[in-house]
Amino acid sequence: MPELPEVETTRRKIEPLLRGKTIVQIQHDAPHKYPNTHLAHGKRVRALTRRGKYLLLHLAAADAADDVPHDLELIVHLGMTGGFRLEQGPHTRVTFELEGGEKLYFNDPRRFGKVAAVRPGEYASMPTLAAMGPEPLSDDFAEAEFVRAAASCGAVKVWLLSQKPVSGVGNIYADESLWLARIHPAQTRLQGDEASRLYHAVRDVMGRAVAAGGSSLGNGTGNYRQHDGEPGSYQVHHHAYGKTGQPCERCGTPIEKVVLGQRGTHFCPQCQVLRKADS
DNA sequence: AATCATCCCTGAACGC
DNA sequence: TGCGTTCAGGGATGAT
Repeated sequence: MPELPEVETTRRKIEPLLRGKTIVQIQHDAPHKYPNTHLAHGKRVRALTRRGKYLLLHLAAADAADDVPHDLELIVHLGMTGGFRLEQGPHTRVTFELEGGEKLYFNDPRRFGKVAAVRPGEYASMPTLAAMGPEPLSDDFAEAEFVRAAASCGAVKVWLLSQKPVSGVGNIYADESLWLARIHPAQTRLQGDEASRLYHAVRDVMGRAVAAGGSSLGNGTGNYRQHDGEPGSYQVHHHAYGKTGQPCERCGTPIEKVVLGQRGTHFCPQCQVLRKADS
């Protein structure tokens, strides 16, 4: 499931294919699911950026001067199973036709992904993007602010997944970060030392995962792959996610799985103890 | 305002 | 073998 490391890996891989190219046409048969993509026809890709798990194609008229700001953004969210491919497949949902006849295919078996064109910065139709917290690997992600906000948070994993304290953390990296910080996923109102550990754990886990090209799980059609089919490798460094029943690598206690916030949640019951809210 | 359940969607894994 | 059931989950939405 693409989280920030997988989305960033995707961005780096497809940027050279898109930057400077004019989009001739975007084809799909679900106008309600992929709104306003026709506005991108004939526009040039100025840049490909990322906010959290969202990819943003900055588009401007093909003949616009370089110092004229872009006037359209194409937002792409990979959802659970989305990814770009160089060849059409049974789950191709959107086809990007570029100048010179090149094509890039958006593949998405479960159709949770999103593609939409909006005016730059106008994210009202995507409230999670509009309220997105700081990038975990940037200087904007401040420890003091994170610690302050964590002092009054609800269940910490649910809070992390909200994208508000920090962007790009999904189910896998939330479990991994909490394992590393030795905090129970259902812990509320983090103490200062707990929040500080979690802050550094998020940065550490996300940084290492980006460096590894993300995580690739299993070998089914829905699993994350780069556009050229290459898998990431961070899954070999997972300590909690998907490790149900296996011994914790710190203490040997079997990893437990529970459901928290409608999400499968993996943790070590020995290392990650739920502290009473008033203690 | 914050929290929560429901829905979307389909392949894989599972059970009989 | 084959069919039916369950599970996976990011984020929008409506309800509380």
